Amino acid sequence: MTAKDISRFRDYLKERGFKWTPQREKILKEALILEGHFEADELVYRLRRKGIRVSKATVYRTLPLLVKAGFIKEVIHGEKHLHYEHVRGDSRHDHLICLRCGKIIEFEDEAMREIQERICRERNFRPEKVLVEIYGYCEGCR
Amino acid sequence: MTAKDISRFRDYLKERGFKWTPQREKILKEALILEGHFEADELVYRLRRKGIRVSKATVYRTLPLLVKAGFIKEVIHGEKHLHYEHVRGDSRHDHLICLRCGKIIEFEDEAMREIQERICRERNFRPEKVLVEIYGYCEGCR
DNA sequence: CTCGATGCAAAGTATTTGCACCTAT
DNA sequence: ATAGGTGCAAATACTTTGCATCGAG
Repeated sequence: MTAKDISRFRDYLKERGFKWTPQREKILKEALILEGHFEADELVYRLRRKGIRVSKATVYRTLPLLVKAGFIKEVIHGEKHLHYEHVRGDSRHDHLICLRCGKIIEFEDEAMREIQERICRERNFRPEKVLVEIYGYCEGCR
Repeated sequence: MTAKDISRFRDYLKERGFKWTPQREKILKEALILEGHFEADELVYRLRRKGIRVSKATVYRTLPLLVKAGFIKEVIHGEKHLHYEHVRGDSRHDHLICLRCGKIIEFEDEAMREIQERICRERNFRPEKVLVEIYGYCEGCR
């Protein structure tokens, strides 16, 4: 799986004249391994803990590439910094975010998706990215 | 209308031992006058253009107060900085945001609201704030 | 008079950029 | 060889904070 991802990324880069570098490979691998959400900084620390030294600048420069290549996507905008998450083939999900314990509950809802499409269609708007985040209190915290 | 808002803010402050100051009055007034969305910085400039000098720090300290008091709310999280908008009694609307021209189109959809409620109910989640933002290209830019 | 509020400048955060050096192609 | 990539440190952009001073109650 990762091997396939790696060659996909390599191809993606080659196609547009970008280069395949060890740093980019490390960043991609780590981003794919990570479960759930992560931030740029976190990725740097994780790599560093594994003894892999990649500069923050490079991570900040690589994450947008991974987004464009479709490996990860930006999520959770309510915080001061961006969060990313691994794009899994299966689901287009959104998030419930607990304001007390920070837990993030994912959900997927077909009906909501249809409504979003209708709203865009009615306004001649071509959606590129939809952000749905519900902040509140989870079962244990309410 | 503004007079009523002002006394409501004054009461809100008094109730919790905060003080009513000219700066807070100016900031409240300007935030209410503003149509559409604004950022902290913008508010400072607008006041300054009117010859009203309020420090950035004070604005940054006052906006959260206005949010808690229910006069304005935070919107548009996709950008690096927070945007606020005047809470109008009538509508609970969301936004379509054009990635090219930056235009913000508001929409309101009852069906979507109901689905959100159902999603929360199903998960025993008590929603406090719902964020729906659709990024894409508007009629003129697609 | 007292405690919260203000203004300023300094300190934080998160992210971006300039530049000299490096390396994949 | 050469364009693109990397690391570093400095720069940026937005926001917060410490502190001396001010002023509302």
